[in-house]
Amino acid sequence: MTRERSDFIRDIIDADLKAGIHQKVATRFPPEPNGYLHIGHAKSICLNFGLAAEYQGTCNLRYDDTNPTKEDVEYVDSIEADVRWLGFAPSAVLFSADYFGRMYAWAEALISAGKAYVCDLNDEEIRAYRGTLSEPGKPSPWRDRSVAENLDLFRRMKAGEFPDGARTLRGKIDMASANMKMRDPLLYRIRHAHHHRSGDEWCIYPMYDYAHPLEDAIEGITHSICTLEFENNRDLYDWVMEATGAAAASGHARSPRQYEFARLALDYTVMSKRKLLQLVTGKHVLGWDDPRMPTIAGMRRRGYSPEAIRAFCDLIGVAKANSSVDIGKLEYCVRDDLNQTAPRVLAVAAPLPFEITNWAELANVEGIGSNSQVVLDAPYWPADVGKPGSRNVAFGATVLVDHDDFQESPDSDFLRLAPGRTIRLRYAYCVTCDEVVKNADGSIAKLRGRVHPESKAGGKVAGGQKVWGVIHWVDAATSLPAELRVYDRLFSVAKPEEGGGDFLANMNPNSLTTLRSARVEASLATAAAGSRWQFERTGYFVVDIVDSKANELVFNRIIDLGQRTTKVATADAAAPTAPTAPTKNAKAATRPKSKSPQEFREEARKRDPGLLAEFDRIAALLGNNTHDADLLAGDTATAAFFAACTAGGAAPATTAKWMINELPRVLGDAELASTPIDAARFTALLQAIERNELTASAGKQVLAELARAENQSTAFAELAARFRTSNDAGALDASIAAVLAANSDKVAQYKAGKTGLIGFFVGNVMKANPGADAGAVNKAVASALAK
RNA sequence: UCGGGGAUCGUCUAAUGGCAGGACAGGAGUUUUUGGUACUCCUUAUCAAGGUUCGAAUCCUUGUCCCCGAACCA
Repeated sequence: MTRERSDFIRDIIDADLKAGIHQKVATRFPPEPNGYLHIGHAKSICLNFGLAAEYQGTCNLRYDDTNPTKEDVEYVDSIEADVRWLGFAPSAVLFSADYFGRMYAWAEALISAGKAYVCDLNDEEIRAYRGTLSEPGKPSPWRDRSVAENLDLFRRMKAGEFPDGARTLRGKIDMASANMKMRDPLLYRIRHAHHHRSGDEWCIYPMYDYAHPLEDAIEGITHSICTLEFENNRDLYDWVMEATGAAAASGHARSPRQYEFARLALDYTVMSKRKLLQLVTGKHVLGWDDPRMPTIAGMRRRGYSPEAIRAFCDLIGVAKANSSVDIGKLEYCVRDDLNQTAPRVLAVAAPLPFEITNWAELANVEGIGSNSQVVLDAPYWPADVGKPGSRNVAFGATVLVDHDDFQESPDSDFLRLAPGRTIRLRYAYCVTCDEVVKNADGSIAKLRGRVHPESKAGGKVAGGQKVWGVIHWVDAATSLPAELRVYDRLFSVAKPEEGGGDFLANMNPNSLTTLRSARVEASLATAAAGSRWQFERTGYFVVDIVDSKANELVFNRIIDLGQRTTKVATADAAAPTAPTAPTKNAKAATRPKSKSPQEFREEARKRDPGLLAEFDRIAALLGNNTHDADLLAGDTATAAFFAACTAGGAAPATTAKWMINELPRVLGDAELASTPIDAARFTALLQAIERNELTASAGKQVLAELARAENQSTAFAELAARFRTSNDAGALDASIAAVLAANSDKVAQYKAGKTGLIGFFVGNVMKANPGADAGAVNKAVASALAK
């Protein structure tokens, strides 16, 4: 499959598919219906549904509604609407609540298997028994109840005999686990509450950590993708999967696996549901769909298209590093989309009348009455977009231009209207400003000037005078009044949540500007709610889907055109995005310091005199290299392995080097004992290297082969023969020549100075000659290239 | 008894020991009846120090910094 994107999730799926672990991909998007979806959810939606589409798999929309006290049907409805609006069709729309029966049955099975128990501790006691990050917990006094008693109690919990909080069902795992999530986690709690879907059928509800893996298992999810903060929950996810056998019981050959990616953070906004809710309930915004909100509903009303949002999600990628995306990337995607999809029309935000003094002359030329307007044909699209379509615009004796397009004493970089200047009115005529009429207070009331009839539709001005530019306008008589709502960022700082203060204090007081005296061209009278337009030179606007009416037009500004208007403005934009001082996380500061691996090894030797003696012996053997000795004598298995290799005849220095640098690489997270590599084969490898039968790079490849379980039976000698050092200079030269010939473009680049390419050539030669000495190849390639 | 993750241009993200690539932002220019678009060119990065290797962003060691975890939330 060819695809333009690559990320670690897709890599995992590719590998799973290739290895035959899965034949199909099944994902899910599992929101809790306790709020509106936001752009962060869009990232997850695009990932999960996008994966399903790319791999011809499925993606369910599943409501993770296991907590009746926080959830609501209003949210359920909005979530599905938002997902569909974004352009995705769920393979199925499902509810965790519908699985409560099966989850309950598995809980009873867990109890019967001695893997879960009913605990009578209250919440405070549970917390106390759980221990802390650096101290183990202690077992609940109720941990060893009999299966019969647990079953009885659990059934009575379900039957409603106990009040909220009286008892819980807990997994019997390990109160001393380093992972707090595994210290006998709560599986069920009592909640006498009405559930938006299951009503009053249940008074015990499963916890996320118990419910989620079961939901995935029931639905046959293959890749359960969530955000980074659930990394600690993965062990528990796997425990539930294993302990219940839910996947197999649901008819699925493989258990789902959980993978975590970094959630989206965006500059100049907040993304937590709690804070978003706070904005809504505190009336800091007009609602969940306020166009300034980062919610899907807000962006929809703002005029962002689903395509733009999906493009943004593609643009930012998927990775495991916490990051905060520049809001400019979203704005880029929105503009990029709108440029191709929004027809151009004329609108004036702050009208300034321009009276045409020679209107009679124009009327005569155009052959119309002095009280009517010239009708001009204006294309909806610029030539570079190249789409068909146009509309009529009227041009009368008075036109309205934008206040911003006139300066009485123009700045040096101001390219628009000023007294005495001639300018083109878009799609119409050139006009010259002859007179500025002022109000009593000195403000500008209107402009007066001449139109140049011969300049219609691109014609030159007869006098040959300079035309300063092109500005937008509307006809005074036929244009329509409209309200323009201009939005800016909701927060005035890039990271409103940082700094420890109240994030609300960072709100931008000017995030909404309402322009009530705007005028738009008459053709917009019939513009559909939600339709998007470019008001030329002003920005992109959408007809508000809530407030706009036929004779009371309301437009939301989607985004400006991104014009770098003046030098001053650019300097402003480039100005310090306030180097945000790395704020100290109070929580992190209270975290206890953990031991380094080095300290662990040292302590191991303190406990074990035998290991300490080994350390001294190895250090002496390596010429008092205590650094290496520390690594080799940090645990008994490693020390024994080293001892066995050297006793078997391998040189201590070589053994140390390979054990320290190369062995961990092929081992990965696995323990030495659990791999097919034993001391005998490793020793044989080291000796072959010492005898120059294997080069260093060949040795590494042999080691990698050795580490693969399926090669357990492969004789070392066979591998060694495959990679044996060869000194066939003739073959090598031919191989080098072939590589250079096949990459003549790179050879040219190399000769032009891109010397880093040497590695590319050597790598290719090495692939063809596994036994060659890379050092020699390097020299040979260099000299071949020098010719 | 602390454990689990992470760190690559200003920003986001590629490069599974072999060319540090792309996009956004920024700069310069060309085109343009939008100070838009398009096109061309340019600037800019592997957290630090050691080690292994012919060759390290990638493997090893030590350190630094950041995030997550002790809800009957998800």
